[in-house]
Amino acid sequence: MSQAFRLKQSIEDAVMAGEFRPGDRLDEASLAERFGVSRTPIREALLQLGAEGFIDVRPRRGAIVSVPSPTRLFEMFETMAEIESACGRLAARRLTPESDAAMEAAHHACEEAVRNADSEQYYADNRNFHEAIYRASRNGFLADQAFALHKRLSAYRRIQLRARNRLLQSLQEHAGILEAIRAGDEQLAASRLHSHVLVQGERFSDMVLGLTQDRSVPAGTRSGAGR
Amino acid sequence: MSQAFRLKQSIEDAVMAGEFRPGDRLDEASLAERFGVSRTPIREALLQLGAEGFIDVRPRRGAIVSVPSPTRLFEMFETMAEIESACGRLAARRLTPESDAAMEAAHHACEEAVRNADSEQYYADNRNFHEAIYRASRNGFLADQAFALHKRLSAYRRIQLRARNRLLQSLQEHAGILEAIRAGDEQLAASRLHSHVLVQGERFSDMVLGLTQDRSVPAGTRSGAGR
DNA sequence: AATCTTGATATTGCATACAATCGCTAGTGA
DNA sequence: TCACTAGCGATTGTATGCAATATCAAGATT
Repeated sequence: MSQAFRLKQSIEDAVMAGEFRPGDRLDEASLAERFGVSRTPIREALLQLGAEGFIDVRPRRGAIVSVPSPTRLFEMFETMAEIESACGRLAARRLTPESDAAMEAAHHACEEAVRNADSEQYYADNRNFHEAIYRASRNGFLADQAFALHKRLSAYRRIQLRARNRLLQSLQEHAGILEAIRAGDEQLAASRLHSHVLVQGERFSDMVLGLTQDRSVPAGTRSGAGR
Repeated sequence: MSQAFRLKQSIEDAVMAGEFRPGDRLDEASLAERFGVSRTPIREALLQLGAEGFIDVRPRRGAIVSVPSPTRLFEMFETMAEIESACGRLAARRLTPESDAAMEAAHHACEEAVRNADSEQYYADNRNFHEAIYRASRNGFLADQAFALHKRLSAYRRIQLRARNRLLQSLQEHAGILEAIRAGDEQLAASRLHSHVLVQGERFSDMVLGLTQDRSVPAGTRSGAGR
């Protein structure tokens, strides 16, 4: 596989691991040195990450880890809520034994993590649970979109899950979602997923708003993201 | 602005104009010659387009205009339907006089195009109408996602709109959608938009299926798209 | 006859070199 | 003291060259 692709993964991982924090500059020379390659594949990786919205590449001004405004972040969570509820609706409509088993297994893993109060493990299992729902939609393209957005938001979601109490509540919501999907109740599955996701976004946004004191809420931000 | 960005636009335009057809090879050397630049910015443009899902860049095997399978195409239309109905739902909830006026204006333009039986004009006005709805959602991120997907599907939509009868029907559906949004009826707006979009997808898929005789419908295609 | 192998050719991937632009600092003037 | 300008250093953008690999065709082998 090409270096550019490997680098793309590595840089993405580094960003998601919090090694580069939002606003940090990703300068080509130091990345090149760090990974022992020339600037060329680094540039290629950065441009791809930029096209996917993970980072901001500003012409002639270098790339930075994108810093979504609180408003933008809320918009992203709201969009995630819409996409996830679409997945849930389709999953309820098209449930197969395989999908069912996959969601069931992921849910059990989440239960286990909660029993152990292992929030880091829950973070991983939670992801699997949601991905199982995406796949259960039996729409590969929609699932891909959901994966991508989930990944973009995971940094923010992780912080949210640290709140102890939230773990149990999240698990209970999962149970409700699973129940609705199994019952074939599209509406209920959609609405439960919607609030499950949106609540996280709202809580997180509240947190951010509280921290930054930024209540300006500019309407049409358009930080070179999803294009 | 950097050449790579300009080239990205140019290549995208060329693809959308049908100059390069699905499956065509986009080889770096000839593109470089055509645009009078070196291969470097061409590569950068191609990689970005690849990350956005417009083309397929296969390591060591060059880039081709992506050829979504009929199944994939249907999945894309279904996803578009879900996203658009989300926009409609939010638009109904958050309607402002400005958004209303914008949709109204776009709708009138569509009417005019239908009166003149100008399908090429309708194609453009239709796009504006839909984009007005995206914006009316007052969720900039969701709107961006909708723009991007709309753009990716426009080639296929255009063919669809050639069908004469479809123009008038489309316009009538628009009227119904607008009415529902204005009434603040989220459910109705969402469901009308959903079928408006999905019907196009179904018709198109039928057409493609009829043409290609490909009824295999592979389930998990995952053509390096939305990641 | 069909398949596999082998080699030549073309194309991609990466490194390096150079050009262009941006940001920063120091110096000048008000 | 502050604002503004000019020049320098640093960083990005593009071109070119070389290495690596895929593709294709022709020949060998079964």
